[in-house]
Amino acid sequence: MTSTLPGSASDTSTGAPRPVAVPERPALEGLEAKWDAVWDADGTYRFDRSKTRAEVYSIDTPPPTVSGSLHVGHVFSYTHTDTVARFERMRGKEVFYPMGWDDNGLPTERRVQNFYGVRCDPSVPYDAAFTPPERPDPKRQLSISRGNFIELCERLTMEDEQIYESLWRKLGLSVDWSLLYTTISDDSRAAAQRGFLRNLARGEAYQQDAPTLWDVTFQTAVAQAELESRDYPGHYHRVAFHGADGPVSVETTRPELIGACVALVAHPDDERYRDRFGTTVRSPLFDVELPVLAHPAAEPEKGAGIAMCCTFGDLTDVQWWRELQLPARVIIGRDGRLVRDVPAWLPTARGKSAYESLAGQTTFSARQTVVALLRESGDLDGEPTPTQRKANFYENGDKPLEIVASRQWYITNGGRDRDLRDALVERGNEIAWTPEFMHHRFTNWAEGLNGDWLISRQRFFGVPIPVWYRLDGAGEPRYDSPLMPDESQLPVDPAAQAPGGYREDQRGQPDGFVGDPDIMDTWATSSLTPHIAGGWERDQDLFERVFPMDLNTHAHEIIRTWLFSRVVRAHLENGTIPWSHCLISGFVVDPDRKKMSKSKGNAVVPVDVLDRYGSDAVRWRAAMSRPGMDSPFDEAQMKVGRRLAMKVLNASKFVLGLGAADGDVTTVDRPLDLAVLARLRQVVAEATDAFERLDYTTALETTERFFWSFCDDYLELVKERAYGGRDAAGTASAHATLAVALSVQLRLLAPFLPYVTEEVWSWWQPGSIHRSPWPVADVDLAGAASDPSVLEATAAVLAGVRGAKSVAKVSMRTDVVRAVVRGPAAQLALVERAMDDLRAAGRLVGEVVMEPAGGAVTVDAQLVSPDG
RNA sequence: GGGCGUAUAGCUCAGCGGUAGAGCACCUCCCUUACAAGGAGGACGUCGCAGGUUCGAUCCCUGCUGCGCCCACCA
Repeated sequence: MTSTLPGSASDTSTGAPRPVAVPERPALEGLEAKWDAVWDADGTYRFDRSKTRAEVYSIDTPPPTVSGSLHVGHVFSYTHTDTVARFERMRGKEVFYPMGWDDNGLPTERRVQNFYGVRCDPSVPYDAAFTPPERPDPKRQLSISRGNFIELCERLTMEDEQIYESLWRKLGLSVDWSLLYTTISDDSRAAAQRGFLRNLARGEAYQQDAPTLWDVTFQTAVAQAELESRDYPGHYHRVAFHGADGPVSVETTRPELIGACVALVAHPDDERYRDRFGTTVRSPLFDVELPVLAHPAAEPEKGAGIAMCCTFGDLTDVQWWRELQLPARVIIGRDGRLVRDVPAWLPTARGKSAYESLAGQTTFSARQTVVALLRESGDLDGEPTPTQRKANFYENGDKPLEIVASRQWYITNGGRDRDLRDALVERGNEIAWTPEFMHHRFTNWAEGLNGDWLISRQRFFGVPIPVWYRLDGAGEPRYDSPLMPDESQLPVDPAAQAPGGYREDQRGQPDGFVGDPDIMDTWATSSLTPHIAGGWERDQDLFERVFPMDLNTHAHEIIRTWLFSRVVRAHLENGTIPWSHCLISGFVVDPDRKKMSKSKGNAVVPVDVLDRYGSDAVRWRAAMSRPGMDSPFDEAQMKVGRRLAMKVLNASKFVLGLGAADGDVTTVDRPLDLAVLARLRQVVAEATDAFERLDYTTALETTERFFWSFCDDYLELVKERAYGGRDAAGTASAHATLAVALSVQLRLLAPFLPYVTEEVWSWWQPGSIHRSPWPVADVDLAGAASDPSVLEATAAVLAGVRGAKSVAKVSMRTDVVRAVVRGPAAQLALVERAMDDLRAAGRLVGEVVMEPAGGAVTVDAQLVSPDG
């Protein structure tokens, strides 16, 4: 009987020789385009939705923000996911691997503004004939209607998404492109709105008129998860407030807020101010009487130990405002400028006049104006002293955030509810984290939340909050009982559609209705990617086959946003974790270990790298960076990957050229061949085990190490025998070994080098290597009982022979007329078993003497005959 | 200030309670019937510092230091 390779699809009934077509000069160039087209046409990665949940391996992969370009860090992290996807597919799972584009939200709006030089103004009417300016002027943005703005967003994102898809295809991600979703699509809008309405129905979504962090450039609220604290230069100003017992000095970095001051606050135990508590002081310039109050959040060591409490300088001000029941004195508008109208609380003409000189100024200008006024009035004590302080910024913004009271929507996330927070932390404990220490980031974040999740944004391109409000007889909105659409109507646009029971002409009329003007933050949509991609409530049959998912992969910077928010949504909606495993990638950093970014000008354009080294090479480099570990970008490393890919082509060509395309594994009988198969068996076991732990790097390293020794040692040792001629049984043993070893190694490398392995596979095997079985069964057949050390022992002697020739500076083809091999007897015994192969490879034409000795194996080689 | 990671060859990184490893770079050699974008060989280290545990520590424990990241503070 003929035993063929279980991994191959050859016809076992006939045992007919496999047709082999090896190119004369195999090359890496062009493999990406060639195989991407074939995979697409053949549906190689298409998801078979008839499979049950147990048969499916489902993956939630980040929908990249469509705001310009992908960087090398993306390439690495998505490659990590793809290696696991390919492994699971080969080991028999039906892999659900969709891709999405996150194309709504502020980054997209910002890109559209800059790209076309426009700005959305909802008061401008729609212009059907509008065309964007030929030459955008970023300094003078053209005001256009909401409708025109959204059209531009859609147009630009479509172009960007084409570029994204072509990059991912070139990289060789094995996604099923028929499952592509976008976060602005109708399905995503419907899912986001449905999720929100269900949160609302369960009391998990609510609105509140309260101070919130506010970006004055984009004029929208932002969430805690989107904050970034940055160094921000400022000055301490020592400013005098006047009381009956004399002046009190405070240190402030924000003197422009003196007019918004509602109290001075010091620690209750602070002796310096004990006598002042309960008294009042008068603010400089503005003459407002302010209470001096005690609160434990005041820190005696900071500044003068007594702080201005303003509306609102920071979050401590908000706390004091709440807990001490202070009035609100708003002077900072939503545009970041001081409000135009003179505040009613200023009691004196002097104060009113001082304010008039500030009205309408930015906080930055107002600060300078106030300092000048304080100098004049003598209330500035000394000169401002420079300080470097930290300020909160919106991560995509460039001005410090203000705190503005406004009506906003929130979703509970444990920030105000101990039980929910504990439940979410517990969800984190249910997830398997790779690497494990990334679990800390999740727990840390959940336990450090100081409020619920603010999801409403005062922006334009996004998913509308799907509610309306009744207007009372005076035309004022009734916020306490929003009108909601039926789920079957979703998605809805409250700005364009009337709620049930109302006509469009009642919009804005007394006793009519008004739509909620806000949109949801993009994370409120992308927190539902397992639901959106999985067909939640749209295709429930599919959803049940893929959810909860198996794997979530991305880099560590979005643990607090994307990862955490998905856990929140799945917990609230489904009572489960969204996936069982999280694989967290590190960053690609520049050679100085700094994070790459476009603004620093140190970012590398991925498509250039793919073009220069080939996708397999770049994927190899990506796979060499372990989960969670930052990795410096180094082009020299790409060359190493490229060399491996080339080696796969050349070694395969050689093996197949020897006529070793097929073989009967049961005929393998030579000790060296058996050793190779026995060692390979261990390699398969280690690589499989590593992949099961999501340790793709070890899977690759183990395979690669073997592959190089296979090429450098085994191929050299077996070459002569494989050529055939004398010993038919020995040749058959070699051919069968080469065939199975090549087949197995190609499959072990396929998750990393999908292009070269597919190319070689196509020379001699039917079908795609990426749908062939992971090679566990193959190596179980052969070599199981043999000693794998024959390979290394023989290779060590061969290395000794080569060393002797290298030192003698002669060609490796030089004959060895006499060799003395010294080493441990057990080692020598192993070498004896492969002596014929060793003689051929080392050109040991004469006597070979084995001398048992201690220590490592050494070889003395006599290179020319004494008489020659 | 809290947390996490990391420190091994010039570089990138494995490793591990028992004689320090790989790749790159470097040096020397070889046009060998798969591969010159190749092959063979060589050189390269107080395993961050200080204590402790142990027969023995690069590895385990404690402390410190450097680097990086996350979070908090931001009067």
